[in-house]
Amino acid sequence: MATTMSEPIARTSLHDQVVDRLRDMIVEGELDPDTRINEKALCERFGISRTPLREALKVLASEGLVELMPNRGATVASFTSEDLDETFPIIGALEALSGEIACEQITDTEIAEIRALHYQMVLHYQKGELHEYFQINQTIHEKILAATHNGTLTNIYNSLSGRVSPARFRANMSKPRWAEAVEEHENILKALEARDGQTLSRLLKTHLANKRESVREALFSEDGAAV
Amino acid sequence: MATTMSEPIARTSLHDQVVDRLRDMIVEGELDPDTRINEKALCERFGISRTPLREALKVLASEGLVELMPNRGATVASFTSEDLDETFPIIGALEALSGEIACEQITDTEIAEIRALHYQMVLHYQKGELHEYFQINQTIHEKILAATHNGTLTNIYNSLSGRVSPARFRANMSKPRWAEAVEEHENILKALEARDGQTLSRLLKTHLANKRESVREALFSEDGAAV
DNA sequence: TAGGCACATATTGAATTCAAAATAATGTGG
DNA sequence: CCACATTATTTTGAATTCAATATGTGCCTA
Repeated sequence: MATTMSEPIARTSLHDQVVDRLRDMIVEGELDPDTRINEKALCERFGISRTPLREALKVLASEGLVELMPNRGATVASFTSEDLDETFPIIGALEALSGEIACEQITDTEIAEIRALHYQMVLHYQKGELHEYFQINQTIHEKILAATHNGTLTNIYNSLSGRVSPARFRANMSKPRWAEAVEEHENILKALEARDGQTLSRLLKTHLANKRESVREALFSEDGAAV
Repeated sequence: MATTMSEPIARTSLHDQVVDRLRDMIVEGELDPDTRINEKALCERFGISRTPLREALKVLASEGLVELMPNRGATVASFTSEDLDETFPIIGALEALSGEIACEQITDTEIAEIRALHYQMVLHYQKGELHEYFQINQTIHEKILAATHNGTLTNIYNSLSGRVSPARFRANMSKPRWAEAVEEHENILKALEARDGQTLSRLLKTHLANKRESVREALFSEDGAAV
């Protein structure tokens, strides 16, 4: 079965490169949601014709990152409070599953890696370095995912969390929530070390539920506008 | 956020129609896995040019239904025993989640619908009508999913289960497994009526785990070949 | 006859072209 | 001056074209 997103296999085809590049641009916030994507401009920028660009847009639309309006072009999909409520439970369920599987499969070395990352992350927390914290945080979740050796799971997870990750979402986090998150991670590490799949699964699920509220606050609190 | 697969919205664009039509052909087993898809032939059959067909192929590749080899064309993705082990736990987790959410949201009417379907399905079981049984079985799972009112969940679920559903997979089921499945469904209905999300979630998960073995047997037992 | 080698054919990937639709600009009447 | 219709321009969707790559065929040689 073709797994399209994760493996770093030969990327000879222009089309694949464009998909990746466009996805990056969206995630990095270079393209604003709800404003029409100018095909011609993008083509010139990429130095390609419209054919591969349009193919890429259609793939990204099927991933949910792009919205296509017939005869009226494409836009970066906006992310609403409703989308938050639809996606996070799913992400939570997938993380819970990954925790369960990981506990059965993970090696001591892999755990050691995650442990090292964890304490590095705690350090960033103590220094108040939010960006670096997020960076390592994401890496830890990716490591757990990788320990499942389930490429399909990884792909689906990445695709879903990609909808949430545009740069504007890595904004900020309240002090008490941050402390709580670190504590949750403390417990996640313990469960992983004990290879207690049930507990890890439960922890990850509530971790995600809390994160959802944290993201909601960061996104939809003051201005109320869907970004 | 764009949800591409479920809503029955206006399908004006040729590209979307082709995606649906091709997906149907794959699921119905009209195209054999691992044999090259002839673009020209398909174009003539559909009465279209290669551009929209190739766009569709790329979308289906990102869904995992089609495999693209650079400069060597596309094939329907084959489904191996490993794919089975990768997909079913995910489908199980998604069904478990859908059960949980459904219990919180489902109306009495919706439960009544499912109950009616359930007993219709039991009847088909007693008559030994496998095909009709599968049909209603799938409808029941779809109804539970629909009760979540989570379009994203529905899309991901459909996309995943689409990889398993090609016609050849609806082959057969052993007598004892069939009896077991019906009993599981009996309990699923009970949990739903009691709106016991925890139990329903657990039941669905094991239901899927059992189904995985049933499918494996049907697929990879005698000839051993990956279809 | 089997194993390459050169050439012809077919298929793919991507650019270009063209018609249809939407958007912007212009002009006209109230 | 604004509302609306009409015309130009742009943008989209899809077919066509063209170069690059892969596949197939016949021929030659050992």
